[in-house]
Amino acid sequence: MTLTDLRYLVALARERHFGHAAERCNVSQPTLSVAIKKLEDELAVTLFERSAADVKITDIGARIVAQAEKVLLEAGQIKELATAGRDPLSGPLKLGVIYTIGPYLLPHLIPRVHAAAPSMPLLIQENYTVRLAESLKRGDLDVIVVALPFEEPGIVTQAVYDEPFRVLMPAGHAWEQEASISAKRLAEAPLLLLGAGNCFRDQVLEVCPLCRSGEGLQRTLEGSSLETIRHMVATGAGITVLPSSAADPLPDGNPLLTVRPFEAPEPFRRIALAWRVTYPRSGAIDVIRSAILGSPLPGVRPVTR
Amino acid sequence: MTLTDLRYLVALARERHFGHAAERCNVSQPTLSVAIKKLEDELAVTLFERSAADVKITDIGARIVAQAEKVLLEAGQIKELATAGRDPLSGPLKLGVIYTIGPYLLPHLIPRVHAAAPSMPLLIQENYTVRLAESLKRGDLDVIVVALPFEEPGIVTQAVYDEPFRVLMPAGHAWEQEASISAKRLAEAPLLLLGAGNCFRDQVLEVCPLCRSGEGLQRTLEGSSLETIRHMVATGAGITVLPSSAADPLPDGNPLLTVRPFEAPEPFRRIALAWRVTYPRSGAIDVIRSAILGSPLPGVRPVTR
DNA sequence: AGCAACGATAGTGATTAACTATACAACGCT
DNA sequence: AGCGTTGTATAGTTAATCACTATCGTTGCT
Repeated sequence: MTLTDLRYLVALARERHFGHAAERCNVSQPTLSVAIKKLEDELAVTLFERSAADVKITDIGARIVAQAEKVLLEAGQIKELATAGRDPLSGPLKLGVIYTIGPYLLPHLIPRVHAAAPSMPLLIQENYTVRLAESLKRGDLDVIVVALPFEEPGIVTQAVYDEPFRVLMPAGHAWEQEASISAKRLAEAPLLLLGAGNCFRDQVLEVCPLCRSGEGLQRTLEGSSLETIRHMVATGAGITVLPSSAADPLPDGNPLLTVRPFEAPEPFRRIALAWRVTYPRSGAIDVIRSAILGSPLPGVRPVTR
Repeated sequence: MTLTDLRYLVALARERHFGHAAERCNVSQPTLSVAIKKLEDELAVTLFERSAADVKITDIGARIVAQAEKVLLEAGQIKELATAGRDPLSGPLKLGVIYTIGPYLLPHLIPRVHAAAPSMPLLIQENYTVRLAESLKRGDLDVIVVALPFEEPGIVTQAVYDEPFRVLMPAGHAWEQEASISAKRLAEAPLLLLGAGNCFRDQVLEVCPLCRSGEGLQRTLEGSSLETIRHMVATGAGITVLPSSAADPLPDGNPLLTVRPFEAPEPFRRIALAWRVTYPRSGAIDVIRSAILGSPLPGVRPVTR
């Protein structure tokens, strides 16, 4: 029993004439005859009473035809679903973002994605890189925004932008006089850092290896966020390092904080999109990338590669 | 897209492993791989993300799988319907009976059919032979009980029993003294007859050709029934001829009527079943035939042919 | 009786669906 | 880092199926 057979069946039930039904199905009359006979054999019931005068459907035949129509209707729905789902920009996209990007990127990203793909709602999760990676591989997320390096089997990454680091200090700090800060000198100051698990913490420590050993000068704030650290810096608890997207908007109207760039070579992080190699909605990813690059993130440099 | 493809699809969705799904479908892994790919091409959507680690279903894939399950469920119902309808003794049987048999046969027939085939309710129609024939050919009836001769294209008949005719007269009638009546003498008496269209009327006139011409002696009662005629005979309005099944039960406890057989050769009618050659429920016909022969119809002789 | 209409059957070719064997990709392990 | 393992895709072949044309058989009609 195939869907084609069922189509022949309902056509014959409607036409009550093998020739006409065959014509309507764009097949020859013998084709339809054989198909109906095969169906009858398979079901072991007589569906039609054939005679020269006309074709009569049996009681059981009528019931089976009604059911066949239901099957064909439901089968048609599959094509409808496929057509509706063909657009990569339709249906929700599960997006993951690391903590040190989310608050600065998402307010710009969300309206831009909505404008570009109105029928693609974003389901957003903020988390650590490792958690995002797990969710991505498991299929709980479709695309994630992380900092490089990020190497995972089965995952492809695409760099989107580079973002320089900035030094954030309380207004009136001694370094305020300098136009740029050398990375080495971070070890001299009480440096406020995010807790373990935040990739940005590791990247900062990489910038200033001395900070790792120069204990006492550095304070790790477990379970905290860049925003919390920013407030602590404002109260004079120490200095910190922020990505430009978080640091550069600050001084405007915030008299308690001062931002300074690093001396060249400026340390930076490279932000990338990552998704499963097998993920089929590449169009959706393009939209995300464009929306990120279209967001006003101060200091960032697009990676054109 | 075939039902087989859909079965492969839901199997893969359940197993999330091409090999296992193939095994469950009793096909090879490449068969399943190719079928899924073909489906994806046809629908122009990616249903699964394949990777070495595992097989993930896409959003659209999950929706389509759900729909495919619905289709398969409905398709399964077709087989259920066929199985249920395979029994020729299940489902209603549309039975037609001529007026001159119905009242005498049906009270016996109905309980016997119900006992032999409890799930085959009888939908009964009484009518003239010609009307029954039309309905039978049109499919409004499945089987009819008529008197022979009955020849119709596309209709087969099977004789069931012969039924002798009887003379019915009021008690005290002159012929009461005789053991049997000669058919010729019917023309002498006021003969009450059914209206045109009743085959039994024609058969009686055939028994006694003189009655046709010997006008005045005969009265046609349009729109009447044998039962009405019986009552008229009881009131002395004339005599009549009845089939034995209608006549023989009468004298018991009816002092107003007398029944006499005809002289040999006894005139009789042959009662038969008729159905479309194409009618598939021969088992149902057998049940009807057996039930008729099992009914206590006085005077009838089964036709064993 | 012959004809016309219609469905069934026979025979043939093309498509498809299944198989086995094997290639290819990705991951994990020593 | 190479190698084995696991898992899916591909190649090539065979068998089954589907649909065609041609024709037959039946039935009802003129």
